[in-house]
Amino acid sequence: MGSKSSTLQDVARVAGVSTATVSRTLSNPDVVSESTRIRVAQAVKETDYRINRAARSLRTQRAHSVLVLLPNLANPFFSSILEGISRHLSPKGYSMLIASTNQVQASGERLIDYFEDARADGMIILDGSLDSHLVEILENAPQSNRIIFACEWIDNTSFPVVRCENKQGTRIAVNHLYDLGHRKIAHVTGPDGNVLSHRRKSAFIEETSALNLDLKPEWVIDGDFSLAAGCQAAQRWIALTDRPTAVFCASDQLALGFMAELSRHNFTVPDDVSVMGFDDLDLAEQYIPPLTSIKQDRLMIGEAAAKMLMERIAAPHAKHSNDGAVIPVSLIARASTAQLRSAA
Amino acid sequence: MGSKSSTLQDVARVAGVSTATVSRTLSNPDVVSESTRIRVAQAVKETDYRINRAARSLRTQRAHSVLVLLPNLANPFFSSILEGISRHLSPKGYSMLIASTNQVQASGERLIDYFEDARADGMIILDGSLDSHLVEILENAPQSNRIIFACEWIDNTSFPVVRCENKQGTRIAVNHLYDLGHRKIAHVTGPDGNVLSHRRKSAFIEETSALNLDLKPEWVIDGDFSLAAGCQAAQRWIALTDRPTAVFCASDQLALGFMAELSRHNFTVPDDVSVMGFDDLDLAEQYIPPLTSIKQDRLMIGEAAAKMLMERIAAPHAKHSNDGAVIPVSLIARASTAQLRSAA
DNA sequence: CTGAAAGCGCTTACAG
DNA sequence: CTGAAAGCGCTTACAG
Repeated sequence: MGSKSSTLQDVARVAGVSTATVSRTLSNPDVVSESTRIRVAQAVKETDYRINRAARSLRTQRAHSVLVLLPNLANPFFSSILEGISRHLSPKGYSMLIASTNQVQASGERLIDYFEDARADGMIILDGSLDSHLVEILENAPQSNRIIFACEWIDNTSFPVVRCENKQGTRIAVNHLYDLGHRKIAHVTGPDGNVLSHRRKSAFIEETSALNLDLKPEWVIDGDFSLAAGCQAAQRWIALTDRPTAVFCASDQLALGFMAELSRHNFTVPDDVSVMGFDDLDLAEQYIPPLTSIKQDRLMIGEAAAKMLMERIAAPHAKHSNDGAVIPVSLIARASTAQLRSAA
Repeated sequence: MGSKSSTLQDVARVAGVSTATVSRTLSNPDVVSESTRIRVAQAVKETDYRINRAARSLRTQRAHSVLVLLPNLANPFFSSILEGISRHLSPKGYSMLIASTNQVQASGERLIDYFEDARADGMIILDGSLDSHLVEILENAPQSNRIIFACEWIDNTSFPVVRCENKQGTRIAVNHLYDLGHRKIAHVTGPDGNVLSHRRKSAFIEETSALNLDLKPEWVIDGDFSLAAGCQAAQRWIALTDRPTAVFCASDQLALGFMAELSRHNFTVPDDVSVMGFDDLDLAEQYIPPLTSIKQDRLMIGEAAAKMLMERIAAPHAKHSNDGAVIPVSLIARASTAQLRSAA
């Protein structure tokens, strides 16, 4: 059993060179002679050498891994984003560490410790509701330029953020419903205090106003992105005396919950009301009726975030713009929205 | 700007003891005197000391992290399992590394390298379709006793596995439909070659046979756990001349796709056919109609897997049973299944 | 182009 | 109960 892995020493011995030379050959082949390169390659193969990452990390002060912080691991919204991140990281030899805000807090860990104890070289944060005290610590950390936000973000901070076109998506949504003849449009919001909720809600108000639509206060229904909140919002809609003919939900989960609850009360979508969401989850297409939604390319958001972070890790002292990136959205029109029937 | 973190040396200096003593105090407080303990604690606080994990890893040959391998990051099925794993790992100071089989292969990485380059102390593998060559390498690795499977597994290997009661779940499902009066029951399977597919399918055949039900070959429809396969299966069902009155799908995604496609063809669930799934995804409850399913407690599967792995990491040379654990399932009856109407 | 040597920050026998 | 010292496996100025 070759139970213990071989080390640089072993390779050096087999190749008949110093460990320094082996190290150089591996990390910077151009700098050594061709004959050395060949002998080292041969010795590496012979000894089945794998670099010890702990040793390299200790020496270079680089962990070669990145922390991705999710608000909640159990939310399927994030899975494609992780896929996108991993797609960019993995070929570069970087590992992806995952944690959730819940978990971090429950275990008494500190986020900044991921930097301080040399576990991670950078962070991609997908939680825009981080405790402000925590955010302050991150902002003042020496590693603050290796933190970026994706999807969500924190207002009044200088972290770059990769996000989708929230305003534009909302505008497209409202106009889609408008073009179908709807003049009374409701909005179910995300959680209070969330940046996405806020963006989408204010864009909704702007756009309905620009279109000269009536907007009663009770047509803006508080939600929180979840299925359950969608159900509650449907109850609110049902209770209205003057019911909007269309509803734009700030997330697909909201919209699905909304439709499910309507169905339980024998309302039909889109006959009684057109419903649309935001995100275009896989399931939107398979729901009954299929849900009209604003598609966010979550894979692309993940990839863009990883790419931006890697650039910052590679050149920590370069001046980087803090603009981040904005990923386009698109309308996916399906059967949950339809032409307004002429009034009964 | 205390830009560079403090080290054990710093703590030792402040506390007026040796680094050895600081190290001992931190890892094994009982072994030092109380006065030392107090002085060190004070010095740690004063210097805001965090252990450098790379250094510890190099010295102890422990990475203090665990790799979780998913077949595919974008599948929402896994998110709760990750939550469960993290819940157990995080308080113990272990980090969770995530990779997907796709990604690992695409980047030319080798799975075993996670051990060999000291990135991970153990693995939780959620992919029962790993390449057999890869599996062989893992089996023969010196670290093979720190690998466990969860949910899925590989037949004829000795890795322990944490899984749900697949047979029992299937039995419950078939009996639920039987009790509702159904005598012609179809099954949509998971992917060919998958252990779960196989377990559920053979249990389905056994149980229908035990109940003396007729089972035509075309009533067992090949699928692959996905929404899309569910749609195709529905087309197959529609094309049957003698249609089963109930369908047990090997996953919720299959069942949702199945129902969606039926709806497009103007069939109604459960009036025209009762449909049930396996998994009890969050969405099952919100679908229209709400989906009857066999609930797997994925949080618990994750926690159990993490617990089992940590025991093995803590005592690598102890004799561990390779039995794994079986997590109970339960029937969640909802509106997608109903009493068989007396024949038309 | 290459090697000798120092050192990254810990832990752990060993000795007292 | 505590300290001096070695060493985990790398990388990187420095010197040649």
